[in-house]
Amino acid sequence: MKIKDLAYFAALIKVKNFTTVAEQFKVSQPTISYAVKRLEAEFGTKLIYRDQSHQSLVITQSGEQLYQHATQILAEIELTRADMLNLNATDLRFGLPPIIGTYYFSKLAQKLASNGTIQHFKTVNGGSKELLASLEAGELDVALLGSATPLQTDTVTAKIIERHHFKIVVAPENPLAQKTAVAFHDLAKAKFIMLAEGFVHPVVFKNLSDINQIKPEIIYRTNDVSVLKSMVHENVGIGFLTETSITLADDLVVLDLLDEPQPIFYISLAYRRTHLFSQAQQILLENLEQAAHDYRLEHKK
Amino acid sequence: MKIKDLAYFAALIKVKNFTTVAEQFKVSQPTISYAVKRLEAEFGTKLIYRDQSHQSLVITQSGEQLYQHATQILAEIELTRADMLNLNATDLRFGLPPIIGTYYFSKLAQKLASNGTIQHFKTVNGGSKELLASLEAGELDVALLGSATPLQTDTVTAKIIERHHFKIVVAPENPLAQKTAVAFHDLAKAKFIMLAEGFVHPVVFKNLSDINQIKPEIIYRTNDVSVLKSMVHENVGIGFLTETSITLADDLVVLDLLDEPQPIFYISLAYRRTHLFSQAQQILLENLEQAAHDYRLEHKK
DNA sequence: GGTTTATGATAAAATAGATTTATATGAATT
DNA sequence: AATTCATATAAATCTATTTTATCATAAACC
Repeated sequence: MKIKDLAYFAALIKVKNFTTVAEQFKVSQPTISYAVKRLEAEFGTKLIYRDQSHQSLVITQSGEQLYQHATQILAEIELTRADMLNLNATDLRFGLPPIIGTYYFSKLAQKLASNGTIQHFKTVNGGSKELLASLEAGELDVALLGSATPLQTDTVTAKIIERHHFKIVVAPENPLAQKTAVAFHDLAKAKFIMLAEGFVHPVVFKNLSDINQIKPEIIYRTNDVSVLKSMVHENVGIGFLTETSITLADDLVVLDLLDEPQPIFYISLAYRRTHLFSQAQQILLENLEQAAHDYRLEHKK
Repeated sequence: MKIKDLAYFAALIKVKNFTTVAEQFKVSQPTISYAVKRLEAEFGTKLIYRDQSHQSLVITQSGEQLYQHATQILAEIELTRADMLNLNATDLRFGLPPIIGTYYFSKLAQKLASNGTIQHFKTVNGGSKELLASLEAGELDVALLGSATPLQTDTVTAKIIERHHFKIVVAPENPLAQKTAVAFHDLAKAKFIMLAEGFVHPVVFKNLSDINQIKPEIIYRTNDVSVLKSMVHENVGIGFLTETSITLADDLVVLDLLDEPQPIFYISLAYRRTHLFSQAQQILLENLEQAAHDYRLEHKK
């Protein structure tokens, strides 16, 4: 069986017209007829027939089923070609969600700049879901993703490179600023400024709320960490952020969470299970991991 | 590109010997040489070479990558063949975990027996994980699976057909038997007989424990619901079961859980996303769903 | 109502592709 | 040095795919 026959067939199911498909593939019309015949012989069933009045094509159950699988196979072939080309790549197509980019990768980038590898990281920004889809489609080589639990899907796997704690941030004049740590259940009456849906933060926040059987009020949601911080700074409410997204310059008071087990913000390096990296890319990845390692050491102090 | 070339190649990577592969496929040895050449031309890279001393085959990075994808594609082709054959099937290969079989499906089976369709349900017993893998491999058409959250994976999807509540069961002489309902956090001191790992019950139990921040003692774990029941009946401990797995004949007292939101035991009909059913199978599924529907009505009273 | 047009099927010929047979090559083994 | 093992290559053969040319059928047009 030839891949090409599956491609002809899939196109035929889509456009339901032999002549058009033949033109698309720049072959003659009988080529398509014969391709269908071959597939029908191969699987021992009719795949399509023309209805009595000759007006349109009818796809049999078997035809539908073959179409499903043909689509999968053709996608895999495309992935193969993309991956094979990529094995000579000197750049790494690198997915990065905004917060991780701003508050974590930027720090590694300094180290990567010093050894001149940074220009080979071709960064693509996007939300986690979007980046996961790009990984699966072979449009990205790796992505740094944030999650509340370790990431695993059928096709994508991930290596955890950072575990960050969540913190409560408050304005210096907020009464809580006197403390250095709080238990989440003591925040039942607090008013929160929260990151928007799509971030891991509201998911973890919801989880903490459920476990503690409280429902703290969320008075505002934003997509932008700096908006959140400035609102917290104005003491409009208090914030729930990961340690790395807070810097000294923010002039905010940071409180630890006393809850055990502490919720963890995992930063993972995600990639497609079947994807291999070129030599150059492997070196880039080692550099990245080394930078992450150095960063971790510096922050242990 | 022919599928056969990919099959030759995958086999070659496995056995690393041209002659052996040729024998496996009952073709001559040069056929394998040429197949590799064709693939190398197609992808524009070397895939394998013999090392200097001619002793063994070395697989290039590209060869490894192609092997990964070839494996996927060949698996999909096998699935296709299996699915195509199955479209004329009059039987439904039906996965059933033991508890759902014993305490739920058996009741539907009575209805299915009355209209004579039951003999077309070819039941396969096994744990949820095992059944999920069989679904993905095309060895099963559908499976009834129990879960604490709705089921979704990349390749398998599921339709919820029942939502059952969890109950606490106690011996008639147990003090709790005076009540009709309990809140889980009041069971902090209780001793539980629990179903073993692999069942959904211990997962839900753990979850309830976490939310209520208590840690009730589990004094015994068993794989067998009837062992659990008889131990509860002997008042060795109390039990945590779904409503359907308890019958009047058990002579146990059943308490509702007061917790909100109530944990739910979902029973779902799971199947591979790309799998189509034969006419006969569709009718069997309708029968099954009708039986489930009737059962639900009878139990609403 | 006959003619034209659109859409596919089929036959036969042409072309392309895969496999085999026979033989060569090169290293390891005896 | 001769033999064996493992693979490559050339040429011939066989097989499969595609094309050209033509036919069939229903619909659209005049």
